[in-house]
Order: sequence, then C-alpha cells, then structure tokens
Amino acid sequence: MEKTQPARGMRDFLPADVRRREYVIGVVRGVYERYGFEPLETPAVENIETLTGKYGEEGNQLIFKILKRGEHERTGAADLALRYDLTVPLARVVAEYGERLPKFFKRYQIQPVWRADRPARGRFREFYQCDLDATGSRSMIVEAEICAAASDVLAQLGFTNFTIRLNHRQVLAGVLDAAGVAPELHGDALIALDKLDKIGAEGVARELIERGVAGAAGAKLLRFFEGVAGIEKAAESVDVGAPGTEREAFNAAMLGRLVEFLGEHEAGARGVDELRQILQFAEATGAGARIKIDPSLARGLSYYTGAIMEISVPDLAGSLGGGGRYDHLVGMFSKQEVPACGFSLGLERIIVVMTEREMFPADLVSAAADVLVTIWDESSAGDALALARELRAGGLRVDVYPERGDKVGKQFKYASTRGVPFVAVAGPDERARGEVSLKDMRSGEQQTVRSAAAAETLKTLLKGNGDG
RNA sequence: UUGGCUGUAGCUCAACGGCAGAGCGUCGCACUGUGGAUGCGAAGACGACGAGUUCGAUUCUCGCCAGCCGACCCA
Repeated sequence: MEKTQPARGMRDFLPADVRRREYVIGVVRGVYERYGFEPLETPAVENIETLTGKYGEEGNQLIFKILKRGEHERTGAADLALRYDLTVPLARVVAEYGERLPKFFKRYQIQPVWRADRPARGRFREFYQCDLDATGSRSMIVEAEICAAASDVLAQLGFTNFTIRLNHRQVLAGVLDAAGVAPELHGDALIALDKLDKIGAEGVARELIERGVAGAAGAKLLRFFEGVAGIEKAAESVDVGAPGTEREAFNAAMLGRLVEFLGEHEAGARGVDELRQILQFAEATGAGARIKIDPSLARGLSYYTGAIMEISVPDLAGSLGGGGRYDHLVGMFSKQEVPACGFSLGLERIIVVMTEREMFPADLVSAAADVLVTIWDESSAGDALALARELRAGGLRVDVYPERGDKVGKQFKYASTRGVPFVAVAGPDERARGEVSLKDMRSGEQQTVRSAAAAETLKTLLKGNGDG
C-alpha cells in the first residue's frame, strides 16, 4: 500500500477545515477591501532568479526548487521555484506593469506560498498568506493604514490581546553603529538581539560573544537594551490614568531613549522620526492602541528598508503576521525605484490560535444541506429528483439520498447523523395527492404540504429556526 | 540542522516476551412510511516500515519513516 498522507508539511483540508478557512479569508478580504485594496493573483511558480537573493541567506535555502524538465533533468539544475512569499511576486508585477498600474497601487493577495522548512506547530511547508501592500508612496500614512487594516482584521475575528510591535531598520542600524558594532556584524548582532525576550540579557550577551560581537560594542549594546527593559517597567507603574497611558508613556520614553542613544546618527534619527509619525497617524485608527515600539524587533527578511512590524499574541511563540517597508525591492526588477510597504497575515497561525481558543462561530460547522430528499422506490426516483430540482430552484441546499433500496428509516438516520435539518418524503400517499411530507429533524414535527409550496415552507421554517 | 517523547481498529487509548482489548464511531437486527434513546449482534489491526536478539517479538535492540514537544528559524 502506498502511503496516503499528504506530503510532509502539506495538509488536506476536510470540509470543516475549509469552512473555517473560508470564514477567516472572508473577514480578511472584507477588511482589506474596505481599505481600498484590490485583489491580485500571481502564479505559484516563479523563475528561480526572481526569488533568489531577495530573502537573505536563510530564505534562499528554504526555497522549493523545481528541476529543469526534459533532457536537462539529469543535471539536477533548477530553473523554476515555488514562490516563497507574496511580496517579491508583487514587486515583480509592479516592475513589469509599471505605468499601467495606478500611481499608488494598493493590492491584497491571499494565496499559498511554499517554504522547505521543518514543519512545527503553526508552521507548514505550504501555507496561505494574506498580504496587503501599497506601492508608490513614502508616506508613513501607508504604514499607519496597513497597521490599522491588520488590526481591524484581528479585532473582527475576535482577537482582543494582540500587540503590533514596531521598529525600524534604520534605527536598528543606527543603534548598532552607535554601539560600535562593525557593519559586517550587524546581521549577527540582530539575530542575537531578536531573542532578547526569550533568552534574556545574559543569553544575548553570550550569543553576541559567540557571534564575534564582543567587548565594548556588545556591552554598550546590552546596556542600551537593559535601559529599554527599564523603560518598560517604568511605564507599567504609570498605568493609573486613562487606558493607553501606559503604552503611550512607554512609546514616548522609548523614542526619547533612541534619540539620545543615536546622537548624531543621521539615518537613525530619520528612522526615529518615521516611527514617531507612524505612532501619531495610528492614533487616529484602530491600531493606535495596539502599537508598541520594540527596538529589538529585527525580522528575517533582508529586503526591508524602513519601518518593520510584527503582530504577536501571548499564546503563540511565533507571530500572526509581519511586514514592513521595502523601498528598493521593485528596483531590483527594474530601473525604476518604487517605494513600497506591506504586511502579511499568516492564515494558518490565525486558525491555529482561533481553533484552540474556540473563537469560531458555532454555526460554521453547519450541515451540508438544508433538506434531504428521500428515495421511495425504483419507480419514484424521478419524482424525487424533480422535487429536489424544484427545491434547489427555490434557493435551498438539497441532498438527494442516492440509493433506492434503503429503507426510509435508514435515510432518516443518514440525515440525522449528517445534521441535515429537514427530510422530505414523497411516498405513494403524498404523490397521489401532489404533496410532500416535511419533517423537522430537530423538533420532530412533520407536516404535509403541496409539492409546489414545499420550497417556500422550508425556507420559512429554516428562517424561523434562526440559528442555521 | 539539533535534543526529548510517541507510533496498536476509522478515532481516543489499554494490556502483555507466548490467543490483541475497551470506549466512541461504522454496519446489521429489534423497528418491512420515520432519525436521535435503549438492547442485542457484526465487521474492522500484516501491531508505521525494515532488520536483529529469541524456541517464540506488538513487547527487547538497531535502523528508517512519520507525528508531537523544545532549540534554531519563521507566517
């Protein structure tokens, strides 16, 4: 026997799964459209050179490659690859269609991406991202709106305790420069710093040394981040005022500390200013109360150039989504530099958390049909199908019992176990009078109506029961 | 890439170096024009896969694969 499980890290979605996914996607799409974003779809497969070199060292290795076909197959060389995210394909699209797209191109894209990663909780090799990007503008209004949209999505899904962590690549670089970390070690230092919340200051110190960032630079860096932790504590004790005071105090203090630490660093100072603008704009949106400056946030993808953000919830180690500004990515595909900023929500992670917390509406797992039409015998199968047709024309979801030999009791049982709320029976008596019997499986009540009125009757009953 | 745990019926899980068990689910019957409840009965397992130790392995050992948890990384 061949194994029948899906390939590693890939999943089949049974009907209940698909319903849950479509529910979340529906909310995402609705919010994104309300922010004026337009749908885009791109191929699963890209030319391999489109993808390589865009994600950094790690990302490069996680790209699913597709071997050359035909006579070149033996060489093992790849010329195509499955897309790794939706941002790079967008950049390619923007470069390709240039002027034909609006000046400010706002698109959303909900499609699967593939990563040759090791599967884990909330992490798969094929997963959906719900991306939201705006190209053509350098304004921090874009960042604020994108944070607001992501925040609206989660709020509408029922999340109450998420945080949008916000940082800035230039600020990060500035902090490292100011601490005296050599430019070629920035990457290593960031990887270590990113773990601050997990392994603590001592852990980061150890890792910094391991990665070659030792001595004065490492110490200065850590002192800065210890100061950051102190700000957090201080802010916690100011929470007596209106809601949000703590967070505002924290963000303000954090920006102040950054300015102080960065000193004359020009790019860093500009970054801080951008963060300040984002905070200010976001105050007018639903995201305002969610954003927290986090100077240790780094993010793995190499194409970010400005603000970076990530959404986290307490009960999931990873993030629910992340994004940032990438002003040079489109330029990698064309001479024209096009600034851009975007955000990606991870559908699978949202679903993992929502499933665990039972955040899905109860009626999502509703029955496949509103009514099951039973089959009486050989000769009346045609009548049953005709009745089904009539009910369907009336807008009902209708299942026809497929086997003619089975006793009516069995057919009722089938409807019952599948949760179909109504059963229609047209035996010899009913048919002789042009009628059909309708049984409400939940109340057990049954009534006989003219066939022509069956659809209307059922619709009324379904509406009356309300929770369908 | 790395450490730990697990792998037995469709599902959840027992027991045991010597005949493989339950609950739930499925199917049948009691109930030949009516489901849910109850009772009775049935089907369903090459014990993930491969090798070794043994008179004998589901059990012990090794390998391999898969899943879960943590590290690394990420959505």
